[in-house]
Amino acid sequence: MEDDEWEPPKILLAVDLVILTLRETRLQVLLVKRGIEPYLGAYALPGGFLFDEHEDIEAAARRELSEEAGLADVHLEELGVYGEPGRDPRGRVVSVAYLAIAPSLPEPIAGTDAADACWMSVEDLLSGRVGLAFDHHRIIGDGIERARVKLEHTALATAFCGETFTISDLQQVYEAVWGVRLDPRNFYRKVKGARGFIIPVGSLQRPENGRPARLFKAGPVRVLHPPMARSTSVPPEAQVTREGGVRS
Amino acid sequence: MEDDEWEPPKILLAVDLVILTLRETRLQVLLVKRGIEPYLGAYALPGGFLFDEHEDIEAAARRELSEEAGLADVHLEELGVYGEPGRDPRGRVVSVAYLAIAPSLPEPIAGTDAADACWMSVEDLLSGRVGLAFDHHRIIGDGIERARVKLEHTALATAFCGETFTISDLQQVYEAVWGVRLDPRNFYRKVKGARGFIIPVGSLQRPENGRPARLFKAGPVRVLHPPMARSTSVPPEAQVTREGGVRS
DNA sequence: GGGCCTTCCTGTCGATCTGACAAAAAGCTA
DNA sequence: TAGCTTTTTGTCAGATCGACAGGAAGGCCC
Repeated sequence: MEDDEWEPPKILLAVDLVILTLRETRLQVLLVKRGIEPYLGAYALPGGFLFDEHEDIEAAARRELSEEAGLADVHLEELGVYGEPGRDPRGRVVSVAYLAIAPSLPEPIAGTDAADACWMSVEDLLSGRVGLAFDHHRIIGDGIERARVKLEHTALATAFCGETFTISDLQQVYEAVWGVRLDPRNFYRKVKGARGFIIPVGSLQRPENGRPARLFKAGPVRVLHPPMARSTSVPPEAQVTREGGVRS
Repeated sequence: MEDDEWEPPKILLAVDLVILTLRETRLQVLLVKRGIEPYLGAYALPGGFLFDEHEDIEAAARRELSEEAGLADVHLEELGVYGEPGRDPRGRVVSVAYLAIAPSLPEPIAGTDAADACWMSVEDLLSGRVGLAFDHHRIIGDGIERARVKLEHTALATAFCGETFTISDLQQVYEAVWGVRLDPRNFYRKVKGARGFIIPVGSLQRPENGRPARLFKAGPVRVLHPPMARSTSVPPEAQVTREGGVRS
């Protein structure tokens, strides 16, 4: 700590967003096709640099959330910092990654200024090599892992649903994020046993197929007790592979 | 995203360290007395700016860990980003906070270039108002909360212990971090039941008082199953207040 | 050595929680 | 009304948890 002439470096700060949602029972992440170098034409996470020296970091994340995905009032939490030297060929860029959870809404992607935004299945992304820009593949992996863990201990799953939802809707969230199939009877009992997790609203849901389901809304509790333990064993069908089918 | 003349801002990047350890059954955090403005003379977390534009952020954290606390090879994980405009009166500074866990070693603080480093009890810090520089009070709170949660689900507790330890040592970690008293019999059963958490080494420990205790070392498992549930109820003595005494 | 202290370790019991089922309830379609 | 679907309520055995009893293994003092 000499007082001489040393000056600490100033560095470019960016935000990147891992926006997860459920579409047709599949977990999907929002990607945008890059319109500038580097990685021109490659898919990347939505994000960008701080606007000016006075913009708050989370405010920048919400701004990008609105600009690039047309989303507001969704769950948003910090995921981590990605700042290895060399991760951006333009020079030193430190990126703060955020995890956002969006409910499956009627209109898929509205108000995106870059029309090159699209939802991509997390399954395809993690297994089949889809080349992404920068270290965004790793960021997405970390984001999904975060979501998986938080589904166990917190009420995060309700962020995937709309204002009201059925217990089956909630089960689809758990199945998609964890990539497993769950027993509906036990899931039902467990969810209702977690105090403060969900609150019944009076009404029922349009039964497209079977018995009408009761509707619930998110409860006040953030930490689940007892937790939704991710069990080691799964029903005969085992892991979910693709398609909701599983017609044995 | 105009291509005009706009240039993203460059910002000062710092690291701050929440270094936790156990000293005489109490959870303590390392603080240093500031030698420069702002907050001259106030206690603050160890930390500092990146050395140059090419230093990795975690490397900077390890450098500070070594320089200011004389520690190496301790558990270190990212805690979060603290970057609100205005948190540093000098201008915009974004700080990446890290959580470090140090075992209770023989020599308390060695090799600190700032001799103004000292351990402070977390209890005193969180309850009695001890003014800290910047937003470091909040960072410490977040660090302790992180430690509390991770003690439940991961093998983080072993990071507070040395190479080998007894189950009682481990229990002291849980009691100090959670601020509760635990039943030794149930704790023993639970720890031994968590598969891969601890591995017995053959020997016993010098019994200063009672029956010699078996020694263990940390196991390979990072995620505990079953977890060490933080129960709602506690033995009659209730919360730990101060002092190991509890002589009724 | 014999009490008596301490702490460590093993075990027991009832309450709670979990996973694997059965079966009833409540809609739709034919 | 029969048959199909999905939701909801149970049942039952096994795992786990908190509260506690009691034996094991040292040291200390007489």
